[in-house]
Amino acid sequence: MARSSNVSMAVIRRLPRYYRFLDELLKNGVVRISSNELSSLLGLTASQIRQDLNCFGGFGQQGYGYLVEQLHDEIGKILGLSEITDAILVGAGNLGRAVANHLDFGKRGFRLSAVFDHSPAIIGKTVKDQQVRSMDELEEFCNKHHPKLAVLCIPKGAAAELVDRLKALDIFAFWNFSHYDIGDDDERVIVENVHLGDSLMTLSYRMKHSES
Amino acid sequence: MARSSNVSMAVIRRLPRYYRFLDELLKNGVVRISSNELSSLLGLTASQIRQDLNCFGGFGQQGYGYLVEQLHDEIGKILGLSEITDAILVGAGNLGRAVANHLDFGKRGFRLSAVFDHSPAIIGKTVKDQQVRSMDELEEFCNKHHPKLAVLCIPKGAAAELVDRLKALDIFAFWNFSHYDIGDDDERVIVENVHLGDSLMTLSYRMKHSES
DNA sequence: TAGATTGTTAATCGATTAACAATC
DNA sequence: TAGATTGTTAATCGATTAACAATC
Repeated sequence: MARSSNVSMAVIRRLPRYYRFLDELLKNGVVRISSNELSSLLGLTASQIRQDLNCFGGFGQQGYGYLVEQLHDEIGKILGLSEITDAILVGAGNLGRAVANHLDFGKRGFRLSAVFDHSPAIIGKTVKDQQVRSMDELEEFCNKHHPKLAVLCIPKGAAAELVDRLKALDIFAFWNFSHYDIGDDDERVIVENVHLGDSLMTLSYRMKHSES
Repeated sequence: MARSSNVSMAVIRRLPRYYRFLDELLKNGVVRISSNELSSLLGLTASQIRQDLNCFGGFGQQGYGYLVEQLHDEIGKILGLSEITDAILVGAGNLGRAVANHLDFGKRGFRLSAVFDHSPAIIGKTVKDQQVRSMDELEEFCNKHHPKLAVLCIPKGAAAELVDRLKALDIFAFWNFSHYDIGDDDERVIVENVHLGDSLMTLSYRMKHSES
């Protein structure tokens, strides 16, 4: 596998989509596929798909195409899905619980190893087979289990302080659902901001500017 | 305001973020801001900000900068946030309920006017002041109230069929949380795919390929 | 071998950044 | 007026697409 730093975010963001479609093809018993067939399925150009894949190595066979299962597994490996990493959820309100329940973390390279919340009304309840813990236990838990990702489902106002607290506990990766932008100033930090509000607003823009 | 078609998606996706930061500044009583100050706040270049804003008109004053309140309101107008459009939620499971409760639709250009679900266990319950309706009532409701956006919080398998059903009811805009890609083949359709699984996988990639 | 399709280089396109004249 | 900062044009950079030689 080629060295995978200096692969652009544009490419990285397409990988999960390739993976999903290959998974589907695999389930449907498709053995072989060409970049051209894939391209019409995905709505991309064949050129782009070949270009993207060749960031990581030559997975195809000239004159034949790609083996679906092999390509699927290679992309899974590139995404690091079988290298399971511990994650914690902070904030077990509506959204936090939904994220925990809705997604299969295990299939995506993570294990949800603890859930924390501030509110006495929620602490002790069960979310996805986890007893919700008090925020007071955060330090103890992290020092013992060393999770590497924090899923943040907390109010905007609490985010900045919490990020600092988590950094001190050696957590530098954040899946952030709060309406707060975790700063890019710190080189060590890896953030994926899921700004649902922003997403809805772009939809508003597009609907209200479309000719109809 | 300049004609706003042919504005690139890259620009559109930055607008809500500008809006959020301006909202914050406004709340903090900041009256005036230069593109340069904004740029360091947002982690962009001043050039890009000016370029972006000038897709829609000249909102600044040379030698002075931008008036925070005016710029905030202009971007809100561009995003169409005060032009309220009816939306329905289909799928009131964990995720659907969380989305309904978590987001203030009203501040983002929409009103959640009905919630639908398939499951008898959920129908009749209250979600965000709405009685959850049976899917059987979908046609009647839409023909009467003409909602323009559907928020889809349903399993992957049900998506394709549902999209067709909704199109027949004159709904062509979708905020899609299912792990299914709503096709771009139909020109009339406006989709915002929120693929949380994909988002988590890109995080996996980045964490597992970072030098540490 | 002939046909097909990849891997890869070159050309194009679009988006970002830099520069600067206009102007408040 | 002088200083500051925009609006806008030009230069750069990166990403996508096209083309084609390599090769299965």
